[in-house]
Amino acid sequence: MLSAKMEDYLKAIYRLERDGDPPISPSTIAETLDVTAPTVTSMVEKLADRGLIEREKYKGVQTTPEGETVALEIIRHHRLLETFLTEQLGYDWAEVHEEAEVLEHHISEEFERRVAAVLDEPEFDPHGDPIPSDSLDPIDDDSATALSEHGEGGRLEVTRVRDRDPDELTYLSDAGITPGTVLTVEEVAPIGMVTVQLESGSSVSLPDRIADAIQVRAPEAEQAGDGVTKA
Amino acid sequence: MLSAKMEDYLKAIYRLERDGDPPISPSTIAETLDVTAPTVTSMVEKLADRGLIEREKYKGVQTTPEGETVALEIIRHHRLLETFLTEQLGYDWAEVHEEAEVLEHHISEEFERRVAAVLDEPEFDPHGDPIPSDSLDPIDDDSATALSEHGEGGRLEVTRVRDRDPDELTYLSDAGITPGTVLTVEEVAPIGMVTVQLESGSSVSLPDRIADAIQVRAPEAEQAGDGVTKA
DNA sequence: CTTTTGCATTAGATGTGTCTAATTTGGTGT
DNA sequence: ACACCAAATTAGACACATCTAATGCAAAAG
Repeated sequence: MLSAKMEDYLKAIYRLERDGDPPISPSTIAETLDVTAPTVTSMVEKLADRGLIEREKYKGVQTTPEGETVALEIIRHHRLLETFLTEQLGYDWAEVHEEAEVLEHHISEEFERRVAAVLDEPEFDPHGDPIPSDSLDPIDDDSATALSEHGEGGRLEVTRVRDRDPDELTYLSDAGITPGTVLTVEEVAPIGMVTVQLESGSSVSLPDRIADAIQVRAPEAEQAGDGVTKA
Repeated sequence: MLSAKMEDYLKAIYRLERDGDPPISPSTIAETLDVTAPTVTSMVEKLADRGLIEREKYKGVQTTPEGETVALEIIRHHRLLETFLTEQLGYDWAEVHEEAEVLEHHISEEFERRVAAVLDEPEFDPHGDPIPSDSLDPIDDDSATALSEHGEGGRLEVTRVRDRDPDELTYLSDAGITPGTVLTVEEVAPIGMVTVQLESGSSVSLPDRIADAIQVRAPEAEQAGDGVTKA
């Protein structure tokens, strides 16, 4: 069995690989997990011993296929839990991250299966993040575009909000922006701010940092119901 | 914050106090938690330092009111989780103990509140164990009688099954015995066995060890619905 | 081609929870 | 009252995850 700590390292490395590119440096991992560099050195040694990462001294690390599977398993736990907490226990999307961050390490495979079944095998969590399938096939995060990349006038649907700050998430949902929201870019101000108009008619201004975190696509033909549908 | 381990010690001590009587000896704790005596010595030192137990060297330990509150909190988590797993996730009563044993240490107060709300503030778990209230008042387990204490002919209602072995629990529920079951003692054999007849007419024989674990009372006037109602 | 500098690693310590082996204690039996 | 025994404690070690301080490497700057 992997310790919760080792799972955290693996998950962090996997995510860093998805964003930047491998190999991932110890200092990046240290910053992400808020630990010191020597701590990272000793942990990556252990992960490498277990065959979960490839390590080249003084270079950095990279997940092996086996490590990727473990990372996907944890991410699946996390996102299923987030979905479960919102759908079944009435949590707000701003609150679920922290709770899932802890529980993801402690639920059994049986729990995972049953939650997935109760939720009808969901494909996306409340933030629009794709939930790895039961078979743990790598997810292709590919063709996502950020709201900040779009010019004025485009009609767009929010697919994903890559922000975990509870206050910011609450602000966004209060303003009417969640995955599924359809909006139009009203103004791109030169001071690092974007203003969008929602279908309700209301306008919302967002700093670039937030607009970078909001992923969008051209809206699909109107679809039935649930709002987090994608593809 | 208490570590999960310290919570386990506290819970074990609290339960041992409820069964036998205080003070609880280190050797009993060691056996319960499957650790060695020196490990217990060092842990009870820490618990005593934190004011959660009273300790007298070479005698044993006893929970303080504060320790009792913590123990009740963990037991509340455990039993709420067991109830939740059966009612909302379709677990069998035989499977819930292990899962709850882990998760009880990792859910937030928010999670506890929401689960309790979704379940409509349940008072008993699937085994018939009372769930400590939100205010964590000590529970009075008092006047429970075991099936094994009853002679032939009595009509009884099962209120609680104090057994955690999955195979045994599955056997019992398959045989039709769960909290709420009404039965009659058909025969008390001198070889350490009791045979009961269920309302369905079927007979079930049980060794004394199991009959000791089944708590019963005189059946209430017929009550609406749920079967785990008590007093 | 050397020096510098930033990052990574090694060395050594700490706290937690555990163990085995050695010692101490308190009660029991004679 | 004494010796013995069972149980508890102390002593010392280990694995894990972390830290600070010291050292070593490798790539960039001169």
